[in-house]
Formats: sequence, C-alpha cells, structure tokens
Amino acid sequence: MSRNAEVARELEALADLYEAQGVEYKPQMYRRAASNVRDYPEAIEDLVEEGQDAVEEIDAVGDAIASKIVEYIETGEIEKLEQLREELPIDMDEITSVEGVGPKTAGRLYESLGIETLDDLQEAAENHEIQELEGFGEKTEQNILDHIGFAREAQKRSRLGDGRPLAEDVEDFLETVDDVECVQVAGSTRRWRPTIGDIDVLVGSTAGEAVGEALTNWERASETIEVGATKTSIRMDRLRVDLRVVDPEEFGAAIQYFTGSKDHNITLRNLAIDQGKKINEYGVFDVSAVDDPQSGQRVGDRLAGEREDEVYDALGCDWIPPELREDRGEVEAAATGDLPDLIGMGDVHGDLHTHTDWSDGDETIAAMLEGAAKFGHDYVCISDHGEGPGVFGDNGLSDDDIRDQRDEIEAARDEVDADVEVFHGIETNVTEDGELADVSEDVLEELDVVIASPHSALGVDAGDQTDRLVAAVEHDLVDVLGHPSGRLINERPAMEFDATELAEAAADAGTALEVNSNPARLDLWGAAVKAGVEAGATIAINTDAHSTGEFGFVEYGVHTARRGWCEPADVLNARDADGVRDFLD
DNA sequence: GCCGTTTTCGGCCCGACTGTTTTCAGTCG
Repeated sequence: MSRNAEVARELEALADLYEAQGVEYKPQMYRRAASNVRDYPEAIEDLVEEGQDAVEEIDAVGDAIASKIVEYIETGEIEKLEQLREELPIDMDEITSVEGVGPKTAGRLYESLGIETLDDLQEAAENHEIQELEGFGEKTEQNILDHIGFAREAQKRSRLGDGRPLAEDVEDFLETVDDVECVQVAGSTRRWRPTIGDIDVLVGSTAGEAVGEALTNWERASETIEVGATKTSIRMDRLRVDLRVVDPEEFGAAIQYFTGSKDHNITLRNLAIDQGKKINEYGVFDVSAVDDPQSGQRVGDRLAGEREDEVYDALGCDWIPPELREDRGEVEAAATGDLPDLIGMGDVHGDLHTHTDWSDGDETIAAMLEGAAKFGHDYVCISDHGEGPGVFGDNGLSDDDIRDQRDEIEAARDEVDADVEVFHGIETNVTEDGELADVSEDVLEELDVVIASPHSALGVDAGDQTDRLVAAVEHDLVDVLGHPSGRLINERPAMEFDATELAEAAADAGTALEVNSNPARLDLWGAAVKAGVEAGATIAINTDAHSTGEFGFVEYGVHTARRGWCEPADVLNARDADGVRDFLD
C-alpha cells in the first residue's frame, strides 16, 4: 500500500504526545486526520507531489497538519514531533498498551517518576512508587501490574479469523442464559474488519446484572475485567470480550451504535442533527421542539430504536450492511437510495485458486475436486505453484510437471464422481521487475488460468511496488493478480503500491484482482477493492485453499469484497463457468 | 487544529465504568 498508514502513525504519535501534555482539542483533531489519511484511497505521497493543497483535500486535514505531512514525506521526519519526543521521551505505544493507561497517565508517570518504558513502569509498580502519586492508589498500581504481562504479549490486534470463531462461541453461550431475549455480535467483528481489537457482543435483556454475572462465571472466561448492570468485560483466550446489555426495546439503536465504525456513527449523528434529530444508543429522537437536546439520553419524541432498520429509516436512509459502515460515502448513498447491491455467499459459483499435493497443498487433485463439488461449487481451478522463489521445499512445478498434471486432472475428472468443472491453472511468481518467473510462455498459453502472485522481494524497504504489479497485470498471459500486496496480517506488512493506479491498469488489461480469502491474508482488502470496483476492474474471490477444509475461507473473502462495495457483476467467480471462460479468452 | 458558519471565532460525539475523589478525571469504545 501507499505510505498512508505510516503517515497516520506519525500523526497519532503527535496526538498522544499533545494529549500527554494536557493540550486540548489538538489530539482529537490529529487522530481524526490520522484516521482519514489511513483510509484515503489515494497514496499520500502522490498528494504531496501534487502540492499541499491536494493534501488539504483530506477531511480534517488543514494547513498545519498538511504542512507536517509534506514535511514528513519530503524529509522523513516532523520537527515538531521530534521536539515533543525529546520533551517526553516515552515509549508511548508500549506504555499505553497497558489496560487503563492512556497518554495522560503516561505523561504524568514520566513527569513524576521518569517512566519511559514498559520495564520502567513495571519496576515502579513493583516498588510501590505509583500508589504514592496523587490521583493514583493501590488499586491502580495493582491494575498496572496485573496487565503489564498481557501488554507485552498482546500489542497486536487479532486476526478476524482467530477472533470470529470465539465471538460465535460467546454468542452461542449467551443464547443459553436465562432472560436473554436476543444476542448479536457487534463492532469490527460484525463489520468483518481484517483485524479486531476485542469482541463486542450485545444482549437484549431486562436482567442486565444476571447476564453479566453469567458471562463472568462462564467456564471460558479466564478473567473478569469489569462487571456492571449494562457493561461487563472478560478475557477469553487472550481476547477481551465486551458485553453490553440493553433493554430489548432499544436493541436496534444499540446494535447500530456498537457496530460502528466510530466515523460512520459520527457522520450519522451529524445527519441526525441536520434533521433536528438526535441519535444515540437508545434510539432516534425528534428534538426539534426541545430546548436542550443534550439535557438527557431520551429527550424528544422517540422515532425508532427497537430494530436497526427502523433506526436508519428514521433518518431517511436505507439499512446499511455492516461491512460498508466505514464512512466511505455509505451514509450519503443510503440517503439517496444508491447503496450497492452487494455480493453474497450465494452468488459465488466456484474457486479459481487452489493447491494440491503436486506442490504445497495437502490433498490430491481428486480429493480437491470432490471437496469443491461437496462445498457446492460448479467449478474449481487447480493452480499449483510454478517453480520459483517463495515456494516451500522447492516443490514448484516445472513445465514438464505442468503437462503431466494436465493428464492427471483429466484422469481425476473421469474417476471422481463429482459434478464439477475443472480449470487448469498455475500460480506463478511475479519477480521484482514484474516479470513472470520460471514457467515458459508456451506452457502458460496452454493453461486455462494464469495467476501471477508476488512471493519474493516483499520487503517493506523495497519502496513503491506499483510499477511491478502494473507490469504483472499488463502481461498478456496473466488472468488474475494473486494476493497483490503479499501481506500476512500481523506478520508481514503489505507492499507499498497505489491501489487506484493498479485498479485502472487491471481494468484496462482485463486482468482480475484477487481478494485472497485466507484470513491471514485478506488481500486485497476493503479500501483497495473499492478502488478496483470504482475503476471497473474485475475482482476474483479466491481461497488459495491448500486443503478441502479451506474452501470455507471464501466466506471471509466474500465479506471482504463486500467491504469494497462489490456487486455480483464485479466478481469473476460470480459468473457461471461459461462466463469465466469468456473472461479468460 | 479544524471547520462552518447566524463566516474569521467558538465549539468540538458522548456515555459507562473505575478509582480516586467528595464532584471528577481518565480511559475506553
């Protein structure tokens, strides 16, 4: 990706340091700017190239922040940030990862005890220096000690693929608890964000205390963080689970509120204010005849709250699928009836990227064909690795192997009693220069599907890789660009590239961009998929399955595509087999 | 520091929980 996330982190560092100094309002503005820069579809370095005015086009970025962004891109650092870091040499990310410790506390701990690192913090807590400070006490100090170990371990967000199954277990458990009328997972899990910070779950019940208690007593709860009548938090398999209990009559408003995103909710709230209404977790209220709408939680005439679709309807909006709720124009589209008709699981007819034991897959060709048919696919593409870097154990296929494999696919097709069409493909490596590695053009021409994927030279210091990826999609014989960024969530960052430029090249060349459904990849992701859809590129939702069990990953891919505003017409494998053949020809 | 005017200043989303207070600040979502 671009350098947007990197710039966003710099702005967030400024926000933290200003907050630690007790500066008002600047921190929240820097955070808003950071969030908008991170999600901006164009590469920030390109905007800087165009000039500071282009940077100021980003919402919440004005003269001061834009000039800092320009300074950072041009010189590699922001003088003001370096100055603040000298004044407050705190390892802010590390220290604020301790539950209950934010930037302000970090600032005070530095001023009074000189605490800069997690080690300093632990030492001070163990020596009982913290409880001596004004505004701190024994419990705060113990709390820091209790959470410091966890902070060391879990600074990362969890992959959706790790958290989602746990969220479903929480949901299943709560459904068995007395007096629970309805249960639903909210937050980034419901929006299918690639990573989640915690699990948010909402219950409709009039017995909040008892429900909270039941959760803390659940055998899967390893720790109780807090417990109350409306809010209870536990730890489960190292993830934090936040339970909210609300009146069933206000469930719709609450599930809307707690699904977020925060930016989506702010836009919605501002829309409500424009209409003389107020929206919060308790409902939508007409406050046009109320003197002070801030005077209470439930002031004015209640317009909606029990059901989520009624909440949106009360604001003149269509119901917005959770995957779209990232403040990328969905509220405006919902108000004008222009929301996309998103792709669903039922629209997917096949899988165009799978592996077998011919390369690094676990199962035979026949087993994969049977598995695909059993999963409900009409067709599947066997696409093992070609020779080249990035393949474990040097087990990529040579030209001869590929021709032999074709014969075995023919044999398996006859042998297997499965009603599934088979495409023969290859996953070949995109070299540093955007060339295809190690499979001859003759063989590539004989194959039904050529997937080109980056597997080597993925280093973050490699610089902008847009040219490399554009070269790959423009190659005559390439049909699909596989896992374009090469990222492995929480392990390896995405390569830098300009999603819009890549999308336009892919659209022109008639090459599909992959949404790799493996939860460790989810590559491309929402914002980049949206750039593809807007450019008119075709999207392929593939699993990259290395076993029959992994066909199910497609669910993650479909929801990721939905985050990119994908309709069935945008998606290659939402076509029938003939439709796919038309695209490949 | 940004933004949108009832446009060059005044307000900035807002509520629950905790721990430390004795009316509130900080954190979190």
